[in-house]
Amino acid sequence: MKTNSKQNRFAKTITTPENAEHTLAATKEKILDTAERLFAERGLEATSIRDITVAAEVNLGAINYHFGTKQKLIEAVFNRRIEPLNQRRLAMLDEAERKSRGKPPAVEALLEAMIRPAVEGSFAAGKRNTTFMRLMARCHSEPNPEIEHLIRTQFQAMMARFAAAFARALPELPREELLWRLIFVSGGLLHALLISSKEDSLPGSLRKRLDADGLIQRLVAFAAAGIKSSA
Amino acid sequence: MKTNSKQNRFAKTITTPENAEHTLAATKEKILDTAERLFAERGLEATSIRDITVAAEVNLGAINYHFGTKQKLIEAVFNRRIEPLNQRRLAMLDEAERKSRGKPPAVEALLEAMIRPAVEGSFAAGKRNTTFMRLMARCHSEPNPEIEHLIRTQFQAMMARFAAAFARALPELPREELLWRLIFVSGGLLHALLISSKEDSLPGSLRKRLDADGLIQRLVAFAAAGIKSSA
DNA sequence: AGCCAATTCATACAGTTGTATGAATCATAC
DNA sequence: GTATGATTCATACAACTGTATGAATTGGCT
Repeated sequence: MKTNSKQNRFAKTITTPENAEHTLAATKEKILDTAERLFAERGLEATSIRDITVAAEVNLGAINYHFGTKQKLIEAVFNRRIEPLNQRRLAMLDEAERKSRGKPPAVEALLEAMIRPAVEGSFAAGKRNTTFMRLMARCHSEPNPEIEHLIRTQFQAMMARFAAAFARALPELPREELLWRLIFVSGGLLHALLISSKEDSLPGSLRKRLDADGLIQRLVAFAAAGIKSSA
Repeated sequence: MKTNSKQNRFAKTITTPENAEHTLAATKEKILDTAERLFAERGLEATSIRDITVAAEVNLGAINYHFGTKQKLIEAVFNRRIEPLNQRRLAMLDEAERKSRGKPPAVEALLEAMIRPAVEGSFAAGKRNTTFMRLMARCHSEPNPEIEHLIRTQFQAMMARFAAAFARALPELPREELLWRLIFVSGGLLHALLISSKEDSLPGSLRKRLDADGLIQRLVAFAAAGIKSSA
């Protein structure tokens, strides 16, 4: 046993040289990264705890040790991305309002604050980050009750602030109409990210030159026209 | 034997009065209905074959007998709804083009052909049909590879015809831009359906008076403004 | 060196999963 | 009524699921 485990460890150190910073929470992060990827690719229920531990090259017990249960791991995976995303959105909203000095910002600026952080999170270093895209897109349609509640709480708190900002920018638009239009915009954003994450579900002409800024520009322009249109 | 079966029939007729049309494939339909509901509520992987047979009050073996495997049942559930939906869309598209006699139909008419069949399938007899809503909304984000392929095939075939119609109505709009805008519209529709299916994720002011025609009108107006906006 | 808390590991367990099998029951035509 | 094909049923099975347990191992501290 002793020799066996020592041999295993040695082998690992050779094959995975990044173990230098093996100081703290290395396995925890490895689990989060791997779980995020597998959840995005195969779905929550279809991904077993063993799938994750094998892919992450950690022990089966590691998940229960670090997260307690599979459900807690799922929540950790989502929380790690959603909180920062929505905080960046609100930060951009704050900045837009600060820049416009008292006056309500342009609808386009508000939309960009909603959209840009999501799209940019989906393009890591210029290249598409399909994991993030799929995870975000699946956020809202996951049947998992705890996740649904988590998403709804986070999402509605952010959306309430945006709704107020839009209402100030478009005082003549009925509140009910505005809320529906924001739902349409959210859906358009999520679906665009999802579609972008699957190369081959894009119509041929869209496959080339798929960049973050292009998508943001298109969606902002489209949504601005829809939002500003008179009922 | 004859008397026996007649007695059984009679007993069944008493407890479940809709058994009048008990002529053929009664259990098959019961399985499809129940599976559709449970898949929509809990997701594909989270719903076991036993969950379905218990809820449908049929024998465990019934699914394997009538459908072969769980995967085949899943495909049957989706196919039963998607094909008729897309056929109605294309029929409305045909009618719009027929009515406009040579000229391209108004963008609003094209959008309504895309949107109305989906929304109306989601409102059975005036009331919300949350099962259908959730199933449709989950269509595009299901990780199941076979389902993904099924959806993509059906959806792209229909979308190609709509894209051509829109291109005729808006000849000055670049094709790439048009395709993206149609993706945005699809996303808005799907997300609106999903949101509508969860009562408590609707902002308070939207919960009342949620009707099919209202939603269609709002989405068509929003999408028409977005689609027609000059790049 | 030796101790301690943190982490990793192998293994076990009970419950659930999808599917298969063969007998029982059905409906129907003769 | 009996034969026949279609359907239903109870049961079995191997594989996989999430979780728990306790021993082994680690890295940092004095």
